[in-house]
Amino acid sequence: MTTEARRKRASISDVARLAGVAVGTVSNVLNRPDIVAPATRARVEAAIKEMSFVPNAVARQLRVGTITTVGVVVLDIRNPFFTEVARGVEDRLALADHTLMLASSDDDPARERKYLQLFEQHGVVGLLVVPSGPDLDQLLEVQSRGVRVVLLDAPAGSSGLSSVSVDDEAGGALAMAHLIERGHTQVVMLNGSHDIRQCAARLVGARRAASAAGLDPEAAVREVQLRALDSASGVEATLALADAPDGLPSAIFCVNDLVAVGVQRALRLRGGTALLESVAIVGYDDIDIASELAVPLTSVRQPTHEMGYRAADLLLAPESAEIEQVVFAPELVVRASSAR
Amino acid sequence: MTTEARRKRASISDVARLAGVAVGTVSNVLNRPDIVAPATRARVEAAIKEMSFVPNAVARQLRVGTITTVGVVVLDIRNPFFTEVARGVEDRLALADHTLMLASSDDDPARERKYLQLFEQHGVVGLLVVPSGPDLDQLLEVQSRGVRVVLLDAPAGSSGLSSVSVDDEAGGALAMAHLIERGHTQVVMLNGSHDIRQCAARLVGARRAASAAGLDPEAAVREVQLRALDSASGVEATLALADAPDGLPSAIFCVNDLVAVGVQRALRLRGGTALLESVAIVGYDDIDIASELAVPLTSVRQPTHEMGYRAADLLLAPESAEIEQVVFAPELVVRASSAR
DNA sequence: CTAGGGTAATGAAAGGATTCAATGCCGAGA
DNA sequence: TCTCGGCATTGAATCCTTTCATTACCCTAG
Repeated sequence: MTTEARRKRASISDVARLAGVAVGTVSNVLNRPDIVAPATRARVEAAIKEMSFVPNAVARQLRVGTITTVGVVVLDIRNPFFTEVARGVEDRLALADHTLMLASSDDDPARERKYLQLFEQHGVVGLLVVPSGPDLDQLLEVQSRGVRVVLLDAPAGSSGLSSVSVDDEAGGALAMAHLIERGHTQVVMLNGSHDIRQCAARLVGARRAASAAGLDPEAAVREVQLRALDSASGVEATLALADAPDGLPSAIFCVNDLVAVGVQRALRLRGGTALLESVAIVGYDDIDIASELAVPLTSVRQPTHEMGYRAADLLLAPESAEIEQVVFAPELVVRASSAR
Repeated sequence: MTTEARRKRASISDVARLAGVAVGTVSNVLNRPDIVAPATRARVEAAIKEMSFVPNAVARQLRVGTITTVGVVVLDIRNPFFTEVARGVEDRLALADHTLMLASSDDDPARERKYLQLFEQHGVVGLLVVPSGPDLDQLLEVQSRGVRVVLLDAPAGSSGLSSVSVDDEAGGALAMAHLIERGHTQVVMLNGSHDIRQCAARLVGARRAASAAGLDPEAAVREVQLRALDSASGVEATLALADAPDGLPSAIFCVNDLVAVGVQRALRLRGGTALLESVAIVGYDDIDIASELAVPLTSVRQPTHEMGYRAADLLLAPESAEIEQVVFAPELVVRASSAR
């Protein structure tokens, strides 16, 4: 059985020859077994087993045109926020017997472009994309060629794409308003590149909250840009702050929880638990372990699973369905990290 | 440009017609631009742009046979251990200009089977699989049909597959020996199904360490089986232990860090920080945030990124390469959760 | 005994890109 | 003027499956 062969996959016509029937009949056994006579069917099935034949999905797809795979491009596969979203997508797709191909663009527009191209060339039925930059042209082009596209975690505005997102300005405002209420008037925000819309929007929201409280927005929220959005750059940035002439601020707003974890790590490294407890920290995403940290993290929660689920829903909607913008509201979860 | 069309992708012959050349010429422009006369090439390129033609990768693949996609099946995409491994895979594949399709089997052999089938039908060049059960038959079959297969996080033994794994018995032994040294002679292990090899092996290792220390292995390591390997079931199991007649043990060994996080959460729920600090906990995987928890977690570290990288390496090795078993050694990282 | 109806099986066409043997053409050399 | 070499282009064959109009066959009713 596993003797030689190997060189080449058996094809439907090999099976047909072995079973002594026409290729069409084999195809029928595969796809509409009920219309072929039991005896013939048995013979064909035996031949299939004998040759350990696996239908070539590529050829099938070429002929049939359609397929049930959805491409998902996220910014960073290691960020629990995205895997939670992906999970929501997967759960929804499973209901429709579709499958998911996941890729991670690493915030890199070139990689994003490459993956989009790859997915499109492979004829996916649709794409769910967390765009790495503000440029939606490629996505619009892809959509104009008949691939369904839904933006994830970014509002599409009037661009003509559907989207599922969270109001990031509101999230930034929630975080800042909370810190102001706790008495902090000078906050450092550890942020990512403004090419990442979420980062820009959260800053805008934070400054808006500062204005609303009668503070000078620029002075109240000082931005520090990170190289990346993970815990390592959180550590790095915090150490740099500590070493700077101004020293550490009384409060730090982090663009996501991983960064906040890094901040906590750096503070502990520098000044132990005392220092760690003296700086107020607010994160973003409310990842699973935010509540289990040494100092449980105040964070802005987004309905991750639901976002993914809903996005997949939009993608699977009938062709005729309208372009739709779904915007979820974020929610602040207060924990010890922002207590006095 | 984005006017109507939509109905159908342009094909190479549409382009050929528009440019007034033969299909073969268009194909040449696409794949070997240097051999076509500049004037012709320009004309064809204009036609391609005009029709916003995207080559159909499916047709190409059917003809050419080969492809540069690798399928990866992990147990749970939300587990940082697996995403870190996936990251290592991705990094290695990127060097070879290959791409990764990720799927999550959810510990469910049926789902695993489905994904394997899907990937194989799509003609992936290879598969990296974290098997959900002990049954490798399907994988062997797939391999016998010419798809390269590498087992991830599971030793293939003499089955004829390549594999990259960590010595889980050694890991279990490390954890238990450490707890014994700290004076714990009755440990509860929160474990997953023995169908998951890692779970079974870690228990075996723990009991081996108990024996080596002169303890009765069965009594020293009491096993409690979990429904799933996430923090929620850690919470659930811990609450059940607390409510049981025997009460909580002095030490808990968790089959992974997520479970350990759940244990900590449950302990805090039940008895606050005091209770939390009175129970020794050892986790497994040393995920990024293990060191940042309320009580930093002692954990068994595995070289995740390197495992993924190495596995991809094996997969990309020349056809002729030998079957190879790579076994990494785990390492114990001691933190506060297992202090007295 | 024939016509007609229904079931089973057939096999050619289609789908889009690549490949390669064959053709066309042009200019240079005889 | 004729021939030959080399470059550019052509278009049929191929990859494997699905689809569907057609054929083959058997049985029953007239």
